[in-house]
Amino acid sequence: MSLVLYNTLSRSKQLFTPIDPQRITMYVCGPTVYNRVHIGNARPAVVFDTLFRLLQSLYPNVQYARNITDIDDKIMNRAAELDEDISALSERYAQAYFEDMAALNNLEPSIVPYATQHIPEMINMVKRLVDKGHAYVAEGNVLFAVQSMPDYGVLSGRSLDDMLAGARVEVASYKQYAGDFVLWKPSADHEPGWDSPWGRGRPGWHLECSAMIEKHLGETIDIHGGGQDLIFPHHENEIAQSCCAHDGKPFTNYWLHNGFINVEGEKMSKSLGNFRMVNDLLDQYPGEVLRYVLLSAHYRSEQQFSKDLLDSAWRSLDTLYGFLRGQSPCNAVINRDSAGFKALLDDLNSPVAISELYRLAKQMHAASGEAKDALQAELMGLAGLMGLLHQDPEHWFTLARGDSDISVEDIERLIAKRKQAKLDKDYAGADQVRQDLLDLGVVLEDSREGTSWRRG
RNA sequence: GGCGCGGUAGCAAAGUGGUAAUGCAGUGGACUGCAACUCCGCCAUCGUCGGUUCGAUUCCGACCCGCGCCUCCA
Repeated sequence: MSLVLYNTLSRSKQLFTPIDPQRITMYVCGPTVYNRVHIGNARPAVVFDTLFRLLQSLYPNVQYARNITDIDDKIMNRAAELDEDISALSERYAQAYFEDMAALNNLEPSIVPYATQHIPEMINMVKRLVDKGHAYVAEGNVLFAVQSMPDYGVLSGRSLDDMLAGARVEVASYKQYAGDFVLWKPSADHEPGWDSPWGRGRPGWHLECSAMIEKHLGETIDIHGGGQDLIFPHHENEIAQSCCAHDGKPFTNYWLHNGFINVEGEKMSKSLGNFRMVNDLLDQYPGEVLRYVLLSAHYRSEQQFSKDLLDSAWRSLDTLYGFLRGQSPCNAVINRDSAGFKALLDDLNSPVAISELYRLAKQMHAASGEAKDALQAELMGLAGLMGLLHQDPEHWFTLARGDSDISVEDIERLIAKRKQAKLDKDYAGADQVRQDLLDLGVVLEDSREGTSWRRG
């Protein structure tokens, strides 16, 4: 029973060895709350939620922090656009984010720190960096001097010169070195700001994570996750800030990064206008369908996303819930020797774990008595680690699909009518009722016990 | 220019030095009054060209194609 994780730092899979098995620490970069989130934002949340569940099955205490960035130029711009108060806007979207994440059956992280509630900690960290000679003040800005850190670039595998060679952003004149980044920047009177030793201002983009990790999780943490695009500069800069503030002490032992999502074969981007917002998708699909899709590919792979995929994922879940239909609820049991559990231990191989769900479900279906109950418990244990199959099966099949809006009462009334037609040997009439229901998105299934139905 | 990733059946997606999981779709059969569900079966030689090897989809090299990052970005 050993967890193996792919560490971006070493570019290889490594056996996970916690700093303290009694307290696992994991941090994942959360959203900047200036808008609703899209499916790409949901991927790390689902992936690392699954890792959180897995870690909780292995260790007694897992501290998982996922932040809310509620101060940022994007938020300020958006607030100006909408003529809305900045804090009201960020709180509104933070709540929307929590709703979306809950709909995807993500557990609440142990800690949800807000950037604006950690300004003193951030200022304190900047002070230390200035005192230690890793940062300097220029025109009201405090900048991190990347040349003061020999290891800068270790995560992304770039040298300073390489980075500057391809830089496509104009270098601010006050920077001592083009690669230096902002820790603290001045705020104009109309902009939000906090008093600091360098005047009224606000934190730079990278600072908050370092400060909040230090406060809530410690100077060195086990796992840090996020999207691949955050490797540089965000995570590189977090390393620089934290290591230099802590006199070179390691910051994160295992860096995990999830891949991107393509929509209908193209990158999801603002310019293509093909963002898939989570709440829009939730209008048409159960959150579990989105979650199933997100876990059907390995987290480090680029993933294809399309309407067809959502539809087929829904049918895939129908198959699993179909096996569970008629089974009494049971207590989930995690079988630590099972292929599914081992797959998850192997760098979170959720596609293989999902395939094991089918194997277990079919085995359960074929079994009886205690063996059947045991298989059901194992199935639910594995599904639970991935946050799947948590709904009542009967309820699952009543979930509205597409534009079908026939009521449960009407469905049952028609089923009764068909039953009578069958008793009268009026098969044409019975078939007509069944076809009418099918046209309304309701599928009938006859069995010895009678007729059951599902929307599909 | 620098760094990195990927190309597996209609779609999606694992995986392995010894002829390729799983799901959806399709298809043949059983079951059924007919269906649906379920069950049994079928459905790929892994981008191209070389090399290493008894043997490569899996290792190495070249090439083609697609993609990401290089201080907004999951």
